[in-house]
Amino acid sequence: MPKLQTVEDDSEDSDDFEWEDVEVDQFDDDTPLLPSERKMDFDGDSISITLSGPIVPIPSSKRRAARKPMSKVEKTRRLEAHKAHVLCLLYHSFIRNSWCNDDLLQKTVRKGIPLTAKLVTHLVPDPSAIQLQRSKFFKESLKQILELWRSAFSITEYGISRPHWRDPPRTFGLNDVEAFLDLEDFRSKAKQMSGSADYGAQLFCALLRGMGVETRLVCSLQPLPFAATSTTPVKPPSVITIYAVDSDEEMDNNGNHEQDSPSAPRRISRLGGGRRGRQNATVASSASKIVTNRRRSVARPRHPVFWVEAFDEAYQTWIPIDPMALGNMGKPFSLEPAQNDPDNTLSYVIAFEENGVARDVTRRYAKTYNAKTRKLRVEVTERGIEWFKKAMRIFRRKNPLDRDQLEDAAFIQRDISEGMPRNIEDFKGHPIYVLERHLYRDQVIHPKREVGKVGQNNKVGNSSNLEPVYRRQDVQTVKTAEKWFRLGRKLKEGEMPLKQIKARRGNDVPPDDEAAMAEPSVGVFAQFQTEVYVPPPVKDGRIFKNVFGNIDVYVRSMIPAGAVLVRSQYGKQAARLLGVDYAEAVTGFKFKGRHGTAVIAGVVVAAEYRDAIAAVLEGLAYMRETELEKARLSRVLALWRKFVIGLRIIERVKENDVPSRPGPSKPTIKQREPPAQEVDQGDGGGGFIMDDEPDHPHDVEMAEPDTEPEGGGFMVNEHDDGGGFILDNQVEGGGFMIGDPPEDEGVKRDEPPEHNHQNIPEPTRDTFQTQQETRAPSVPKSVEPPKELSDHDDNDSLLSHDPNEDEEEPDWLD
DNA sequence: TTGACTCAACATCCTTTGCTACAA
DNA sequence: ATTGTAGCTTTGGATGTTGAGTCA
Repeated sequence: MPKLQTVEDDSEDSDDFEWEDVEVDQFDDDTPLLPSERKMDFDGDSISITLSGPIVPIPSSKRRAARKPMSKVEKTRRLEAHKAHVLCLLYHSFIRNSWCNDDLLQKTVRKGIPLTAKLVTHLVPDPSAIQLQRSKFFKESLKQILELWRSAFSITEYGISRPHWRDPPRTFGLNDVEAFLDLEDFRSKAKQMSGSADYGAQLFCALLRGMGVETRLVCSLQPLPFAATSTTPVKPPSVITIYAVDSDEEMDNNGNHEQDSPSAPRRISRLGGGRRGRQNATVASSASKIVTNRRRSVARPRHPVFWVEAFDEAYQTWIPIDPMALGNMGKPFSLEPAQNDPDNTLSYVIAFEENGVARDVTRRYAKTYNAKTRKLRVEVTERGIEWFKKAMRIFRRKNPLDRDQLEDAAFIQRDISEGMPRNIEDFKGHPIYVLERHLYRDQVIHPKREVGKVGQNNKVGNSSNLEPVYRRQDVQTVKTAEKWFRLGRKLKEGEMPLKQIKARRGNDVPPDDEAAMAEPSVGVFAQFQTEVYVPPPVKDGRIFKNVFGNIDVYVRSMIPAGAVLVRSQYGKQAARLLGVDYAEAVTGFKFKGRHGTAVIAGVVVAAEYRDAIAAVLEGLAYMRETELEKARLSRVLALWRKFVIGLRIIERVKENDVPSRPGPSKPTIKQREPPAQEVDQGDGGGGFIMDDEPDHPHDVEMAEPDTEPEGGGFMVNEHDDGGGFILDNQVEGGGFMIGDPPEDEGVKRDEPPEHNHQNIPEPTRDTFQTQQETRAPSVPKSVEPPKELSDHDDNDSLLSHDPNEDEEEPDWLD
């Protein structure tokens, strides 16, 4: 390494140290170190080491400088932003969808289109006509309305477009993006028959609904991506497509627009080069600012964000109609933009029905949903499936209709017909197919059923390069026998490991050890090779113990038959008192220092002693309480004693007081804090014997019960700030602990807060647990990996997860 | 132009039943 | 002399991910 880093060893914040910020480029990377620079100096407190060795050509640092992977914090931030954005967009679409139901709006829109009577009647055909006929009329009418719509509505505003991280600052502000304040605003602008492409699609939806067609408003959500941005720099979107024309001109060109391929504007701008585009952009902005009566025109988007689906009642199918971008009908795949399209991406397509019910219809539009689209959605993130389900729950239909089931079946059909990915990269994380090379260490394909082959760039010609493809469902997660035991399972008899993996041993093996040289490996097994571990049952009240003299209770099923787990730190004491056999229950491990240490959650005893143990625990708790009370009492008495002695001393001092000399004023109970030093130095205080607690002399001298009619001064009430005895809680042995709850006094908290379950003094309903416990058995018969076990949390917010489940305390103990 | 491959730099996971010194 | 417990230390290597560069 040619670079030098000088880092102060600040052990306090070393974790937070921003290594990226260390300035290391003090040397030109291309300049090798001179021999004179390569040395080691020891000078006083500082050691400076300069690297030595042969001067080798230093690789360019460009690679390193350019590389900057996302940090975990950034990843989390992006995922949160993505989720928040998805929710906002869902709500946005929901609102727009509900606006489309407005009668007034529907009438307004209808006035803007020259509809013929025939069109209207054909759109909602006579139900008595034959199926084919009805469907044909319906589609033809839709097509004509679509044509009419495209010539009537002009695009003059920007709608929603794909956002990017690290976007250059937008060249236009919020005022340049279409926005509606409310339904009234939305309604009133409908008369103009112009606006963004999004608005156009929404009005088109309103038009169809107004004509009695069951219509969904479909939105392709454009959220901020959560994945790392692609390395190709993204051009500022849309800027080069802005141009200014008269609205008349726009009308003249309308016909051309219709026939133009949707990519025409982009193609022109590309051919024209950036300069021309930018000039146009300038014209656009200045024109829209200065000439207010001129309407700016915005190029037709290449792909829509909003479109509609009309329900073909005859065939019970939804027909996609894109009224604004492509102007086509029934061609769902055409609506998906290219993966690298900077203006639009297809990741979540949500269809809203008139009644607000929404369904995720992405599969209809995504050509490669499983291979590519899925990777853009939260579903690929941890617990993302649940999150999205939850986000969509409020739009769900209570009782699914037949047509919903038909649609679902069509989506499943789509999954099947999508087929295998055509490149190796897309197999990574594919939900249906898998390649052996992408397996993790703890995964194995079993049985090995090959379902196809894939080659580099899908070149089937060279058979030597072909790689077998397997089904994801045949991928088994494998674990060592020890790991399975931690999940309460043991190997079935005679099972052979499916795979040998390198053992991950601790670093305590000496490097020169012979055994360490030979690569240690360990056999791993799949779940089907294991069965639930049944611990030896209680026999004559005795508990079977392991080699460590305790019992492993990692899951509930590991509590032996006829036994109970007593979850109390005093369980051991109780069992000893009763003289019954017990075993300490190890429920997990804690990593403190270098070693993992067993976590003891209580004891396991025979079930027949349950009541006895409970009674003893209760008795112990009572005894502890009594002891505490006793301790408190003796402390109080000691304090009183001190107090009385103090009073006597004061009495004596007063008797010997010389009247001519001004002594210290009498302290009263109302003078809360007479400065200790002053009292000490008071020269009239002869005979005042200092307490053995020099830090708090005032606890003796401050009160004079004579001034209080009841002779009080011991204000036990913790809310009473005026009390005479205000002692620091930190005073050791100082006595009157007002702030502390009495039951905590004297109880030594020998466990950190996360283990406070061990401090529960009283036996509760949950103190006793048995294998047969019917209440919420969190360990199913077939034990899943813990990941799945914890997939139960439905109550957390849509925007934040429960960040840290306590690993040391198993779920089932809660 | 696309995708496979390699390399490098991180980030994360895995570990899984002490030991010692000292105070009470 | 015995017993109980606070404090120690936090590794470090393997695996997995990501981005850039190269090449076919």
